Amino acid sequence: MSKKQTSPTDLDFAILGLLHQQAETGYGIRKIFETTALGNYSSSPGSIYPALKRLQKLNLVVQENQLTESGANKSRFLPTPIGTKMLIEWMSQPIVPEDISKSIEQLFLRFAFMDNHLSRAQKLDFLLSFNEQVKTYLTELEAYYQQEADNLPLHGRLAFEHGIATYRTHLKWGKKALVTLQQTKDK
Amino acid sequence: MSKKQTSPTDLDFAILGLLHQQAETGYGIRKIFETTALGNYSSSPGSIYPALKRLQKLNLVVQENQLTESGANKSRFLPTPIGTKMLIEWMSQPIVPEDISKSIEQLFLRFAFMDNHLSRAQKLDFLLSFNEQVKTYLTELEAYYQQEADNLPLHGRLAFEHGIATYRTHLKWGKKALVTLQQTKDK
DNA sequence: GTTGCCATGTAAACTGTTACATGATTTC
DNA sequence: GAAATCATGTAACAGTTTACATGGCAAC
Repeated sequence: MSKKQTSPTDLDFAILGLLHQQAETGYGIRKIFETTALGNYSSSPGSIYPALKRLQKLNLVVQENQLTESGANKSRFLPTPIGTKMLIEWMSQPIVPEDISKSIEQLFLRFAFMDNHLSRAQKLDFLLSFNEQVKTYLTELEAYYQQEADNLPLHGRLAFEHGIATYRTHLKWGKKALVTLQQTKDK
Repeated sequence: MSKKQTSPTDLDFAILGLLHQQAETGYGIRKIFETTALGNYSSSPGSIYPALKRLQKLNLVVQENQLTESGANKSRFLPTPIGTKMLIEWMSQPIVPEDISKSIEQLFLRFAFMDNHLSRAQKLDFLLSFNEQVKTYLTELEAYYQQEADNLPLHGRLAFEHGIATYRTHLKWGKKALVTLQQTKDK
């Protein structure tokens, strides 16, 4: 009855999401994180293999056993129904203000995996909430800037301006993505 | 003769940089990381206090002893000459491609602290190199996008577009910052 | 006089990094 | 047949998170 496991990490969800698009070996996952920009996530064996073990222990993925005649290793990982449920739950979480200020990258990761697993309405809701909350945060940032810009040293001010520009880009992207989804035929 | 310490972490440098602008208590540093956007860095006591201990052990900061009559605690941390030298070294490192793709936030942190510690030429060099390398990386991203966009699911494609938009913003900022610095009178 | 914030720390658990290690398969 | 790459893992270590713990001071 001991419930010991903490909830999966971002890396775990990144792997789980990838496996929903395409079954992969551990090595295959490593290569994806190494080569594609998608994710500042680590591709080292010391992070990937332990992550896969965690996912297996939680019954979120299984290893297909496809033994090559000569010895060895080619077995890929597949999501389980529980894994799919978990991924959907993770993507469906409401966006909270701290997501915007502290872990916005996670939101893009969640968005990237939504394709086949959430309804059109859920996807639109996600973007609506995203845009609203980015706008709120941006307004705060800009107000703070107006107040403090004169007191900041030049480089501090420029770095701050970069932060503002980045959030403006997030919002601009969110609006464009929303329009794109709205124009997409339902189903 | 045992040389055991690894080099300071990003958090260590963030703290060291802050202390060059203003002496602070541990608590003060925590509040800065909590409240200001500057940094996705952790503000938990379990990260800040050990970081300050590391910095002290390396002789990069010292604690002023300013005892309040009644008991206790108000002592702030100050950078040492060695700390200043270390900060300057860290800011002066050449930018490598992996900085752009994997840890670009660190570059903005380095930039934010340059004000009083690097020469005008060094600052300009930093931005020139930044812009050049962001441009190179952006070109790669765009080429990859052209090739792969049609194969990507809609959400994956939109997420990718976000990545490209973000790097375009980095470059635009870099160009503007360069112009700003160039227009600034040299001392 | 009690609530809340200032202020500092520690301990356990967990993640990730770095480096090492092994062997199979493919390519030249 | 040698070199590169596929493929999987482990061990030591360092850093962060979360939770706990303590006490002073300020405000109401």
